[in-house]
Amino acid sequence: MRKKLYNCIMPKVKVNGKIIEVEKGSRIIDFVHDRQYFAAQIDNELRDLSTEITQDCALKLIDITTEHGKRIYWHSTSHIMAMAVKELFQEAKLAIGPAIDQGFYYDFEVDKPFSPGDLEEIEKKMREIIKKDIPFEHIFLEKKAARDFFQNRQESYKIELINEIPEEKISLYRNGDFTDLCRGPHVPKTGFIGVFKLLSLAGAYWRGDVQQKMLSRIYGVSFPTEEELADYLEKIEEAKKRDHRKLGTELELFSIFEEAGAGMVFWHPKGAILKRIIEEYWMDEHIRAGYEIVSTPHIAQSTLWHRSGHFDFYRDHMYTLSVADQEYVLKPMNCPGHILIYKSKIRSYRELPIKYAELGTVYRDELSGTLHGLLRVRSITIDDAHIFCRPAQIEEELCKALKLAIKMLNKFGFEHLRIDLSVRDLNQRDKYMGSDEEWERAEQGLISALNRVGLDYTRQEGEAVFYGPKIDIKLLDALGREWQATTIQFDFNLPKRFTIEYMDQDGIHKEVIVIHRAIYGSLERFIGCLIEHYGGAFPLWLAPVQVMVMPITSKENKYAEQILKKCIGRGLRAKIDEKSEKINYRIREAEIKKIPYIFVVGPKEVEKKTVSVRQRGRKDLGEMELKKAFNLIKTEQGGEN
RNA sequence: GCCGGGAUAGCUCAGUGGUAGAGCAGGGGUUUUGUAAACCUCAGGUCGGGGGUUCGAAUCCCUUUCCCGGCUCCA
Repeated sequence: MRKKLYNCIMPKVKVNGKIIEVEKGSRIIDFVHDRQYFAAQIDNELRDLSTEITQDCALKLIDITTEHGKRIYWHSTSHIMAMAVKELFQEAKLAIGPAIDQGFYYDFEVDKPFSPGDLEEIEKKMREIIKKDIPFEHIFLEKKAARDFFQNRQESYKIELINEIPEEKISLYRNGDFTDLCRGPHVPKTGFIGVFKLLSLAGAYWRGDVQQKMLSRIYGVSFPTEEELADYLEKIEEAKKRDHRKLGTELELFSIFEEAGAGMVFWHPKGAILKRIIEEYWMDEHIRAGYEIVSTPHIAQSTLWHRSGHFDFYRDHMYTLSVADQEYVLKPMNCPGHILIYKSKIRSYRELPIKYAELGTVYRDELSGTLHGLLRVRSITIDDAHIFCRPAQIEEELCKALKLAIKMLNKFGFEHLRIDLSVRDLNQRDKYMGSDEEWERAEQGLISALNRVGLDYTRQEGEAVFYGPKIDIKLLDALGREWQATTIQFDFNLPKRFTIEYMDQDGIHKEVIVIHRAIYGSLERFIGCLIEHYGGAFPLWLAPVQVMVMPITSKENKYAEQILKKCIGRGLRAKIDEKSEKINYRIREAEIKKIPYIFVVGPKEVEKKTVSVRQRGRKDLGEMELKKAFNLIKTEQGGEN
């Protein structure tokens, strides 16, 4: 009786803020007909639209505009792609197919990797599947049944995944004959996917493990409308215009020559001056912050690298050479050099902290497939420093280092920083050097420094290197890919290997704390990110050429040369363009080269002893006295000149 | 290193078995120009390197270097 009464109650459902009454047991899709919504969130849980409503609840309908929405949409598209692949290539084995930040991928094991031609076939098949509007059915199987199911289909990767699922009920999704292991949720039917594009092919190891089989990965992206897809593709095209490799050539900043070898950067004058400015700023900040500048050789005897342990754990990346029958190593890191300087005499606790800094160029034999313009090279200028301190100084030093890093990154306009705290995997303690006490103290130090500086960070379990925990700060390139710049790392390895000590107040030799830290990370990578960050339009203080002086006709050349001289005397990086091209042509050229200021001088200016100033992005600012132009430049943000 | 795709003039690209092309950039000339492209003209490439197939190769095959997108690695 009571049950019956209960059955009559119409659950009240708050849908995106509006309350409606629905029949008990009805599915969300029964009362939500707007096709832009394809999933729902009930009490913070993402659900399919086939979810039955049995009681009062609040639900938020999900569309493509939210992060969750994108993920669901793309994940569903990846299922459709996998379905298409299975129809075209029966022997393909399914691995995994998640949504990612900008789309989705699916990994398959196939005898012959896919070719670009295959993608067209797959796209065609996908369009058919979408047109058929096949429902996504959520089904559950007992673990054993699920295993048998995939065993019958010879989907060994799925079985491997099932074996790692703790729950007994295994969640799967079915579209017609295609069934995939999946937590969901999904769009209700394949027809909910509007337009999509398969973007690229790649090899990918199963579980990212080099020892495992290489799978074929297909990347793609999807959107409700053609416009959104076109927008997305256009955004990528726009981003490619900021590619530092493209701008590096256009702005004559650097080259990498096939003849010289991969990963070796040759800085042209404009790039070299940019690098120099960045180095000078670094030098200035470091000397102010109590660092002492050191300089160490590029090669050292291999015995040093045996002692440091690099021969044991970094051999694959090292270039060795023989010099007068001795084996030498082209330095892959600066640390041993700095340690030798530290160890050159007995150190008192009074001297600590000692902070040695060096813009040291190191050489690493990086895997050829990983090289990427300036962002991954083999000759790497690291803005390296080693902080030697007492345990009691750890937190203070970390704080200072972090503050310095943030200050310097902000100076270059990097505001939104992705910060990671990498700690050890507690289940694999034997993988790491150092005692529990050392690890805990270091980790605490890193955390409290992060808190004191007020930084948000992500804790990365098991991402620490074997010799200590670390903080990393990542920069983004034009396409949103992350590149590690700043790193602050503890080292529990080198102090022991080199017995680096200090004489403490109590007259006892104690092991010193060693913290490695780099702010730019590598000058090459940093400049690569910087070029993309500014799209080549560097702020005044970084611009390789700050002012271009342009006489309108050759009659003004003499006056223009005087102006140029005054600019240079003023410390500005200025050039003159006396080509007999029209002024429009030369202005266009200077704009393309992204020069911040153009001083145009014609008969008027000669007569009135003025210049006409054109500022990048703001066009003609009109005629003014040179003094006023200099003041204008001086007041421009970051323009110390 | 692995998987896929590439490499043609300084740059961007066209050219799929029959005498290597365009635009921009560069040199010379004309033009003396007022805030994003004046005009004429010239030069420039053993088609990334090496080997092979062919009467004949930029084009087909092999190999190697380098580049691009990923995987992996990492600053």
